[in-house]
Amino acid sequence: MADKYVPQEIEPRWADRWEQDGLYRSEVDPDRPKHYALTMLPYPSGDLHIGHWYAMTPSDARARWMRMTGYNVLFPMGFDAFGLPAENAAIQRNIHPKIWTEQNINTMRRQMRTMGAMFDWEREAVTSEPEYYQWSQWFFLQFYKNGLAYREGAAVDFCPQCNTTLAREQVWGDDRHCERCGTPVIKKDLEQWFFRATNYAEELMEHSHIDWPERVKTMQANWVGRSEGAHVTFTTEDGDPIEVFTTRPDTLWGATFMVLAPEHPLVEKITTDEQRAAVDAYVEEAERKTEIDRTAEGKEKTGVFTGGYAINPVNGERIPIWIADYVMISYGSGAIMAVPAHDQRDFEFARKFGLGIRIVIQPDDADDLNPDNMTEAWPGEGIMVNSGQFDGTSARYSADGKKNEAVGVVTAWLEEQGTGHGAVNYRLRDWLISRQRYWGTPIPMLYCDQCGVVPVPEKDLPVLLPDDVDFKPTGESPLRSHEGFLHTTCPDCGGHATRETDTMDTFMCSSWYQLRYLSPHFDGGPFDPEEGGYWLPVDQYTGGIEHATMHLMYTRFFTKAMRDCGIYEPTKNVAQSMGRDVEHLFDEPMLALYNQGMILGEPRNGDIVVATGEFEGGKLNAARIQVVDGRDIPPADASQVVGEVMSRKELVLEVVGSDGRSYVVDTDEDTTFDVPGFGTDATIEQVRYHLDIEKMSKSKGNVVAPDELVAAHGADAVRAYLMFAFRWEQGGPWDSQGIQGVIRWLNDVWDVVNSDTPNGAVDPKADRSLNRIVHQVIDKVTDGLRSFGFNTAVAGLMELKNALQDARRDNNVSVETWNSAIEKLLLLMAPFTPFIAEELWARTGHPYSIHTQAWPEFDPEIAAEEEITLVVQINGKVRDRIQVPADISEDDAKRLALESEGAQRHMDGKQPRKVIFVAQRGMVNIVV
RNA sequence: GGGGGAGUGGCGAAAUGGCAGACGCAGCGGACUUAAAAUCCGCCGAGGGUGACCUCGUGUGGGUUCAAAUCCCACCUCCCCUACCA
Repeated sequence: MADKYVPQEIEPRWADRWEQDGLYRSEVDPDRPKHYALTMLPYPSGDLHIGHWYAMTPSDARARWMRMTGYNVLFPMGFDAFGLPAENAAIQRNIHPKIWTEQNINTMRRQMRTMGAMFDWEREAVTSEPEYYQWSQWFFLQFYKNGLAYREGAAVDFCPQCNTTLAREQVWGDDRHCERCGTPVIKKDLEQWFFRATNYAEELMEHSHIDWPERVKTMQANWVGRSEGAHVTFTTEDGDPIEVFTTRPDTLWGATFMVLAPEHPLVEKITTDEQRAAVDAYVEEAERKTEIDRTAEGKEKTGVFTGGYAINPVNGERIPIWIADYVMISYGSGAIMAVPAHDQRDFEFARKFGLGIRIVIQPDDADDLNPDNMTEAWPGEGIMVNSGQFDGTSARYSADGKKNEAVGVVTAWLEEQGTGHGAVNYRLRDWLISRQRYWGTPIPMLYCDQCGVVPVPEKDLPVLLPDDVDFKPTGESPLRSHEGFLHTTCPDCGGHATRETDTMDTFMCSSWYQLRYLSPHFDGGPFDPEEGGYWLPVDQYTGGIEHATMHLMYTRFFTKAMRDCGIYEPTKNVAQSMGRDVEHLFDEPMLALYNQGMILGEPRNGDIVVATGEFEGGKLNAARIQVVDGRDIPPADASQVVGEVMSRKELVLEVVGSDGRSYVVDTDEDTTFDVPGFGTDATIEQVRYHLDIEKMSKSKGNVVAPDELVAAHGADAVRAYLMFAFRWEQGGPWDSQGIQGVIRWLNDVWDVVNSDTPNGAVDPKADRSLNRIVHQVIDKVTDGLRSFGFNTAVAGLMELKNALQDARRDNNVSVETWNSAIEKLLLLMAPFTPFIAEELWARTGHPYSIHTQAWPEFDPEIAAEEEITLVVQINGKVRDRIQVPADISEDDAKRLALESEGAQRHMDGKQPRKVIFVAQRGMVNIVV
């Protein structure tokens, strides 16, 4: 037998060789079909996480497979390098964000090189480099020129922890917290830059040209939140118009009051002197409240009467105008007509403040509604009543449940009257891109004392981010106090101007990175059309689901905005000259998307401890802590706590006793720890605490470090384990023992490939059988790679290894069959475990490199079984199994089944009523 | 409140109308070893039977079908997204 499998020796050797030879350089080649495979670029947080491996290595395996099947594959990598953590590190540890980021990128780049991925590093893009961000600035200017970027004062979400505004998408959860740090956001009135994402609302809901998961498509469509209805104009008594949006114009006659958002501009004007104090107090209160407070009190309605009245345009009625925070300034027009009989929120408000309720839709089946005793609103269908000339109009839904007849009738009438019109409203907001932070792309705009807002001329790009700034935790961008950056001259009039000191949302950088990869050093534009015309768009994108309504929306918006600014025109010409169909070609950034799941922390039980000491209040001050065998738990005496360690915070343990109660156990430097394996010299560090299945995080101490795994088992084993152990789209908790399976597999492959070729008498049946398994596995692995079923693909490779071990042991196959099986095994393994495949490929005398070889052809004839097990069922239950030729005729199969011993035994002499033969499954079902 | 997804051995999982549990982890028995690790051979859903075999079994209850983990209806549990959205 040859030497042992030592991944630590072979992996760095091949990594160096591949790099020297430029094995993974991808270049435009119009004669070959292209495949642009892309996996979401990482933020350079400092260390490669097992989650990065989980996201990247299966994508890499699939890209490698595509390459072996004849595609010219581009699989690039880069870094999303702007962002808050760098700036926080600067403030806390006095290290410049640029240095911190560079160091982290260097570390991660080195770690990624051990991964064995086919990244083309010559196409790497780093978003914080001026040669990258000058183009982010350039895009901003194009959008500005085309009316897609604008500046506006608005009440925006502000994170007091990160000291910056956030986009609507970056505010999460019931308590409206910051996506990055979890702090609840507050509202601030600020002048901010926005992109007109709402221009693309319809197109962003539409996914007909892309193969994306239903889940993502649904989330995006819900996020856009299209609703159909009408805009109706009410007027104040002074004649000021108040426009409202409603999905139920058929209930207009039931409007008994109006509600404005506290921030609504008319509030000031309509408030009467008597009500002014109450209204001012309420508005102030609403401003101060964060959004959590607004929703915290069980959604109990609050509000104040303004003293003003509005005229309902459909019937001329005078109705009171209230303000309440259940009406949002950010949705619709920030004002509603309140129809308490038919809207639950309005109903609750009316009941609480004793406002009128009028039925205008009478349901068909239920009892007639009565405003005096109804307990909830009736939002359903029925017949219009109390609605003037519309009484008796049917307000029922069409067969598809989408259209309410009365809505159409009333809307048409409103249009005639000039008091309203049919309208579509979207929940989607424009994208707020200003961030009051230093470490980001400066927004290339100037404020001239004479000319006002002036864009930086393109020739002056990039607006460089200055290095020499002071990082103080003041909550203000250091750019604002950098005199050299702040003051400049106006390109139009030559007078004094100040620069915009806000920087861009980092999602702006990642909205177009797939383009920069094509030509990261190109200086004639954001990307080289010669490259774009060939490679674009991305054929297969992979990444986490968490970006469904953020990055994945932004990059789609960006692509459409670019298209409408004409930026793709040169690229389109190149594509056309290559004979590509350019219709819709640049409407979407990524044609197919697949979401992988997440690797969670490994669960474990905490140590069982006997803590002895003195109780002080509810806690125990421990003098001695002994870890004991969990199977033999001693009873606790009065000065002891006995139980499982649930958590540890510095020197304090939380222990759950056998009585189920939780105890606080305090320790100090005098406490003795007695841990088996460490003795009485142990420290609190050696006491293991309980871990549940949770997201990995440093603070929980359940993080798996890929570097250590690679050092111990090699990158191939880590790759193979991540692909084998989970369904990729699902993920799951890490299992530190499970990796043994793939380690054994790789060792076995090593041994079997390095073993002597068979030299015994050839059994033709065994010989055919091995060939058959080879082809069955080719099919299985190919199908697995195509459908992202990496786990079953690796299982197939293990089966082939098992078959080879059996053949080796039985020593009964031909040398040709054996060598061919080995060759196919290595080729099939190449995408999954590139190092060992390359090493064994070389050792078996094949030419370098296995990664440029053709993928094995599947031959269904060789894969076909010659003999099958015919399953005999009586009434659907298996009663016998018989060996028959695979090409058995239906008649023969039925006859043999009926004659089989098992069938005879269970038929009980009864006559079969029906006999069903399923050829593909090798099965006969006898119905008696 | 609205929308979406999932539930299969001790564990990760296969099987998308046709033999439930491929492949692997853990476990158990045996071989080798002074011993352990590694390795090799075997067992491994539950219950019954000496045994060939039999009964039950894919969250629960019903249905369709010769045949259901898979399709349909209702329910339970868990997860994710979203939310005073007018």
